[in-house]
Amino acid sequence: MEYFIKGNDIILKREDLDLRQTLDCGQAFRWEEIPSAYEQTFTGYRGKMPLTVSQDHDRIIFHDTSEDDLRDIWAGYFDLETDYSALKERFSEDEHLKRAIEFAPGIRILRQLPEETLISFIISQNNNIPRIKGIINRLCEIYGGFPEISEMGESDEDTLSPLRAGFRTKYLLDCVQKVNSGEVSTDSIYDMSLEEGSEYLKQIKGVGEKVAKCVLLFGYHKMDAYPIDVWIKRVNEQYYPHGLPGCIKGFEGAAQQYLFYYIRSNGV
DNA sequence: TTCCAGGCGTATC
DNA sequence: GATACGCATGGA
Repeated sequence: MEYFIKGNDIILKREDLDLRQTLDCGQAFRWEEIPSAYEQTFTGYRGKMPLTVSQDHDRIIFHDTSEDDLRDIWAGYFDLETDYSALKERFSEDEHLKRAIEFAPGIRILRQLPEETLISFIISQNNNIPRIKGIINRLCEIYGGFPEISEMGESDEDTLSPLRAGFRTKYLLDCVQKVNSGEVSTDSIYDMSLEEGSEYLKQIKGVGEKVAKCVLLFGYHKMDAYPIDVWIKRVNEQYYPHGLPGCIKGFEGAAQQYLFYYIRSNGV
């Protein structure tokens, strides 16, 4: 990976990455765009690790970050080693995907922390994105950053009541209990197939097919996961009544995210 | 006031 | 296995 250092910034050139499209397309909930002298600047977290990152054209600027953290943490997080150009070329065989990719060519699938993704998408069910962000922000205020599930062992209805998460609180508590008891091992899922991982995660109350697929895609980078929410359900009905196009095979999750962002922005 | 939001658990057939 | 319904909360 080529980059150069200027003061406290590490700068790299990267096509196929648009911060706004990637960080604000509904896969992550803890990034906020802030005013700056750059075209875009976002501040956010991976777990408890903060980052401020900017973009001007194809220049990505990591602020106040060490080279070690860039290589060990953020390059993976932003999936910088994956060739999205090749992926998009394949996807463009399909007219609907071609249009979605032209609309937002800078979406990438982040590699988020599995437990952060699991908690976040349990909260996401039957909920809207601004409110999901609010609940997660309040969770992070309680724990001084996004908690490891092991840190939540003492939590109960009362300690989580400030979240105002509604009926999802009991699902969070079941998740905490099962992970901390070892009944669910989040590490073991890396080695599972899509269907194995999905069935395994669905042991947790509040984790159904859709949430499981989101966790597998955004937390474990299982790119063949294709989470079907209310929006993608409309996509399938309108665009793909006879099945998904063959050109997305193996990377259904990335295709899903281009389609999700497009349809939410433009309608079916 | 009613409807909806990156769904899921439960009951019922 | 399919379908209907309730669910906490808050914004439109």
